Amino acid sequence: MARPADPHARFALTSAARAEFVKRGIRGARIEDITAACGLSKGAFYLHFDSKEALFRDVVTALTGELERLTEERIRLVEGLFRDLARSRSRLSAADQAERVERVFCLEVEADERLLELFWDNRDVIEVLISGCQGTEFEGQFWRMVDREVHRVGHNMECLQGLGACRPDVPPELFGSLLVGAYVVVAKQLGKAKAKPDLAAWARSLHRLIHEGASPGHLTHAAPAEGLKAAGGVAARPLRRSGGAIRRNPARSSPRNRS
Amino acid sequence: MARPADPHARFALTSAARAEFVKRGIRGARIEDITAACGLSKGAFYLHFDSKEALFRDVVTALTGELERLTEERIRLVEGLFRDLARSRSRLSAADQAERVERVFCLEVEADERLLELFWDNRDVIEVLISGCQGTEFEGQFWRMVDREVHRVGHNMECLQGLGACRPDVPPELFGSLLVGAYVVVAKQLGKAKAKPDLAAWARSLHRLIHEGASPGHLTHAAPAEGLKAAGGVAARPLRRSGGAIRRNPARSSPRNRS
DNA sequence: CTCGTTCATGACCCGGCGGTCATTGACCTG
DNA sequence: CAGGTCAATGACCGCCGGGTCATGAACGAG
Repeated sequence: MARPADPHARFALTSAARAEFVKRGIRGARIEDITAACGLSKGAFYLHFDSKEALFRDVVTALTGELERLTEERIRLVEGLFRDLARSRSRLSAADQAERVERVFCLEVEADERLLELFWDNRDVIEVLISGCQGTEFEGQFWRMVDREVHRVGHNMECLQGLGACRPDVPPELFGSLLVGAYVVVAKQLGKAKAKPDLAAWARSLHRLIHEGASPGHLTHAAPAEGLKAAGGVAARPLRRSGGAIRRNPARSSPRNRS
Repeated sequence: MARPADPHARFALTSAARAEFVKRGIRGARIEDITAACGLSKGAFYLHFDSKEALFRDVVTALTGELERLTEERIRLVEGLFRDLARSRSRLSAADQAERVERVFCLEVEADERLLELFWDNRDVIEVLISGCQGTEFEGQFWRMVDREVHRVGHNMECLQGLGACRPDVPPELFGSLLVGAYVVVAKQLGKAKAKPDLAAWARSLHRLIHEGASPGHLTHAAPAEGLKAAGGVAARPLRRSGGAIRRNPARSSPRNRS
C-alpha cells in the first residue's frame, strides 16, 4: 500500500555498480561505495539485489543472451549457405559457387559488425569479464567464450577448405586464434576508448586482410585454386562491394590510449 | 653464527605462491595457504618477503626484464635491416631487396619463437597478469605490453609499406592487433595446456598466414608490387625455406581444453 | 487524521586475512 | 657443554567489508 519504492533505484544501483566494478573489479568493489555513488544507504542495496555477484549476474546474463542470439543467427545463416553449397556443388557453375562463397564472407562481416556494436554498448561489462572477476563465478567465462569462438571460426574455415575456398595447408584453429585474437584486443581497447571507433570499417578491413594477406600484389592474382576447379573470383575483390573498406579512417580504427 | 636459514625456503615460497596466485589471483591468495603448501608458518613468509605483492614483483620483474631484452634485440636487428634497406634502396637489385625483406620476416618469426618459449616458461605468471592482478600494482601491465607490441608491429608494417613489401591500403595498427591478438589468445591457452605445443611451427604458420592470406591460389601469384619495382619474390615462398611449416601437426598447434 | 505497510537507514555484528612479535629451540662457536 | 644468535613459530591484533535488523519515516487507504 504505502511507500512506493524509488523506481530509479535499481537502475541507479546497477549503473553505479558497473562503474565501480570497472574501477575495482567485482571483489574489490565495496557495496557502500556503490550505494554512496547514487545517494543511497548500504541497506538499500540489499532491497534490490542479493549480492554484488547477483547484480552482475543480471547484467552479464543480458549480454550473453544477446551474444547467443547473434551467434545462433550467424550460424543459422552460414550453415544454411554451406548446406546449399554442398548439395548443389556439382550443378553450380564456378562463378556461381564463388559468388556463394563470397556471400559467406559478407555474412560473417555483417555479423561481426553487429557483434562489435554489442561490444561497444557493453564495453564496461566486457572489461570486468576480462580483468575484474577473479574469484567469482564469472572467472574464466570470457575465455571460455573466446575458445568457443576460436572453434566456431575454425569450423567455418574447415568447411571453406572443403569447398576449396580457403587454403588447405593451415590448421583451421589457427584462423580462429588469429581472427578472435584481434577481436579480443579491440574489445579490451574499447574499454579505454574515448570515442566510438568505426567498428564496421574495422571488421571489413580485418576480414579482407585475413583473406588476402599482407603481401602486396593481391590485386593481381586471379589465379584459381584447384579445389574449387577454377573458381577464381574469390581472391579478386572478395568482400562486399568493398570499395573503401580498408583505409577509411586508418587512425581511428584502433584507438590507442596513453602516450 | 647460528641457525642458518633454510636455503630452499625462498624458492619453495615463490613456487607455492605462483601456484596459489594462479588459483586465486594475487589478492585472493592467502599467505597462510602459501606457507602451508611448503610446510612453513606465516611468519616465515615475512622473513623472506615484505608482502605477496613484493614476491610477485620479483617474479614479474624477471619476466619483463627478459621480455625487454628479447624485444630490444629484435628491434635492433630489424631496424638495422630497415636502415640498410633504406640506404641502399636504389642501388640494390630487385631480387636483393626482396631477399632482405624476407630476412625481416625470418627475424620476426625467430624472435617470436623465442618469445613463445618465454611465454611457456612463465605461463603461470602470464595467467596471473592477464586474469589475476586486479587491485594490485600489476593491474593493466599486461595490456600495456600488448598495446606496445601492437604499436611495434604496426611500425614495422609501416616500414614495409614504405618499401612496397606490404600492401599499403591497410592501417598499420590493424596488423598489430591481428598478430598480437593471436599471441594473446595462445598465451592464455598455454596457461591451461597440459603438454607443450609446437610453438615454433605455430609462429611460422601464423606469420605465413598473415603474409599470404587465407584465400587459396597464393602459390600462383608471382605478380610484382609497384612499390618494390617488380620485386615479386616476397609473395612467392616468403618464410624460411618454409617447407613443412604450416600443416605440421595441425592438431597440436593450438591446444584446446575442455570438451 | 490515524493506522498499517513498506521503503530506507546506518549502527552493529562477525568472519577473514594481513601483518606483528614474544617465545622457542636449532645450530654455531669457543 | 654453555652461551649466544637468529630462523621459525603461531597466537594475537586490528582493520575491513559483507550482511543484518531494529528503528524511523514516507506514503496510501479508510
